[in-house]
Amino acid sequence: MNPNDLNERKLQILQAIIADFITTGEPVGSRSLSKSHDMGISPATIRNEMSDLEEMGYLTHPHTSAGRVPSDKAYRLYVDELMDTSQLDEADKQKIRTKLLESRNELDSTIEHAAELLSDMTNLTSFVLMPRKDESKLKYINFLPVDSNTVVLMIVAEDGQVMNRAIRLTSPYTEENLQLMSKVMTHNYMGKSISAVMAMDIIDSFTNDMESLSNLAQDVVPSFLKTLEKMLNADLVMNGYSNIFSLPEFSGDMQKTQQFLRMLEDKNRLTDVIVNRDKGVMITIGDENSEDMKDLSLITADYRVNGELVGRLGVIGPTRMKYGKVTSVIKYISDNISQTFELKEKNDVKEEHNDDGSTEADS
Amino acid sequence: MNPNDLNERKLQILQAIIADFITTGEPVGSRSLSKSHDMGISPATIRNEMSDLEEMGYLTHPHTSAGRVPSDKAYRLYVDELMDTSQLDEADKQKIRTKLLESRNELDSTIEHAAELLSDMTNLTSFVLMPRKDESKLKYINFLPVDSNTVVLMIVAEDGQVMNRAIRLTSPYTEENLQLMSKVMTHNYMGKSISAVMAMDIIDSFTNDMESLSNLAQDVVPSFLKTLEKMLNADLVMNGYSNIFSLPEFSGDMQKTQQFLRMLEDKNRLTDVIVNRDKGVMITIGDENSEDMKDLSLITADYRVNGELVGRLGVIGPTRMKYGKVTSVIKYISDNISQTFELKEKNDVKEEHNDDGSTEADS
DNA sequence: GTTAGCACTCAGGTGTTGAGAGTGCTAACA
DNA sequence: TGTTAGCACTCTCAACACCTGAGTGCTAAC
Repeated sequence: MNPNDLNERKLQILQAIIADFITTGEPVGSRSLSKSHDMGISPATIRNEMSDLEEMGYLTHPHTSAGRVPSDKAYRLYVDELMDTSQLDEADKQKIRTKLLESRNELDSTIEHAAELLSDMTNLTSFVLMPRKDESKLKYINFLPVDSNTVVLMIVAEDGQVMNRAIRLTSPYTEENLQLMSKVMTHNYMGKSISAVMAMDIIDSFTNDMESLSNLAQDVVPSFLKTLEKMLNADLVMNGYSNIFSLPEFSGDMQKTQQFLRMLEDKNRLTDVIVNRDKGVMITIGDENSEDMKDLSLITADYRVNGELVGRLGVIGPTRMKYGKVTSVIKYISDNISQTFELKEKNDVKEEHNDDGSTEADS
Repeated sequence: MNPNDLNERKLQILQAIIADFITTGEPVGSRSLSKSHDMGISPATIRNEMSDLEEMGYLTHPHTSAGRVPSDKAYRLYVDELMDTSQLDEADKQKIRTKLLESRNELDSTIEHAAELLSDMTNLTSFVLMPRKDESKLKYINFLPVDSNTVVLMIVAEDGQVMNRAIRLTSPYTEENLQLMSKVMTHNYMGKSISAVMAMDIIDSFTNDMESLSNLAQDVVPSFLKTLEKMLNADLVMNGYSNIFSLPEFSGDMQKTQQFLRMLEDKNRLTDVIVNRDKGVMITIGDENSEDMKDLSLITADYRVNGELVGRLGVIGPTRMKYGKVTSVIKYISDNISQTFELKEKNDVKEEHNDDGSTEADS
């Protein structure tokens, strides 16, 4: 368990096995190991050490006459103690910076580009999450006329999140009612958090107090609540799921491929898993994950905007992945996003602006 | 070529072969055919007919000693002349109606539900497209303050389409400038079509005429253009891509599966294909499609809102699919969407409302 | 025109075999 | 006592042969 159980040589051998296995995907034998990594000991000695390592749980054996394969425990040790996370060369860094700068003024496209970079550079499936926050407060609510029986509901939160939705009405509306509704709802919910508003008994408040609006409210409130709910739900974007076909562990095994893709298709489940991970860079390997991901690894990191935690991005792939490279890519990308959107602030704010929300109060 | 070339018996045999092959996926032999469909002729006779049909291009032979498989031409004939598109029983219809009614007031979720229904009931990959229209005209443009260096751009079109995007500014803004910008842009572009606005030289107009706004314009106009572009681009939603794993033609063939999924992952390409199809129910089979879909079939149909063409939905799968059933499902769903959003109008409009856009003119 | 009979074809499953890569054990060596 | 060479053994994998079943095409008889 404790890496101190392992003497220098065992560690060296383990590292060599992991490195070889990660690049080739083939079980590593004693002879080929002694050839590729010249460490001045014979295959027989390596075999003895391997046997010990297996007993300690760091290696496994697909079958008697196969080479050794690192266990999840070995990957854990590797990730914690052995791996090199500074594998990004200047060209890679340049590539990341360039692509992210392309869309520096728009958070949304920056995020999309980040996902693309991530799957391209790791050759794995990447995802990006824009978590919505319960605590984010409403700023204004607005209903816009579209045609005789359709309106658009628009909700803006203080943190800049905007959500809109077309609503079909069952009874006709008047322009005045619509404006009144916008005003009343903005007045009632401005400054309140999304979750707080969702907990209120909204329909009732209209039927009781505002006779004239109750018809409109019947149509509009359910959609309003659904829209709030959608604002709370994190939005998951995925990229490069067909990358798995280039991995030998999948390309031979239809069963596994199918399982992987079905897992990805259940977005709610996956979102849940990602949302509930620890902050910062987090790596979970094989059986550290839940049952349905037990031979996959997950690496995630957070990105910030204005120093505030806003989202999470990461990759998912087989336990055999280039942890060092992948981790450095993820780190570099997330830091870069965070920095881009932080630097600006420091440089740019020369003048404080008035932000009392008055723009919308008269609409 | 002409189905008149085929006598009654040939047609009957061809139909039987197609039916068998669609359900089993196995090449159909003369003996098994004569057993399953009792048509009072011996296998030998069937063989002769099959041989004729093959010569005419309706059947093919995977190899000498295999049964016959329908060609794309046969499917074409089947779809045009033989298939039964009234295969939906009341339970299925009920299921569709119920699910679509769940979200009757919101177009967006209705569409999502439609996609789910479609892939569930056909066991294929479904997609739904919300085409944006070049001709849709802008209604208002609004910039909303978020924090000291972020604003949200919101564009509303006359047809109810709303698009928003967070923009990071490189230089600070004032509340007044923001409001002015909203007013100016709304004034300039209101009533113009998206494509017309995109063709205009927007930045120039600011640097020349509006000195005070030129800084803000520098930051904001590129994002404005990108957002317009996004409004033009159709938004493709897909569902059930892992359904292909249950199909024998894929589950044995990794190559094919990979090709299929890679094709689906290229959304731009796929969107293009779908956008450019004919109106109404359209079925394209095998080599009637482009090279990369030459052993797939595509069925699409349009749905309307207020009698106006707004979107398209469909499925994609192997040429061996239950054309009758699938077509009826697609038809029923698209009709149902269209009807839901048409019926309402007829029932509900008792009062004409004022729609001069004045709500936003003073914001 | 239809059918029975028969020779022929071919994919796919099964069994066998040999090569190759690897292990574990033992005995010798430093 | 740790290291190594040697060797028997194991297991996968690819190649090969073989068989079976399903199917065809052809021919001759009905």
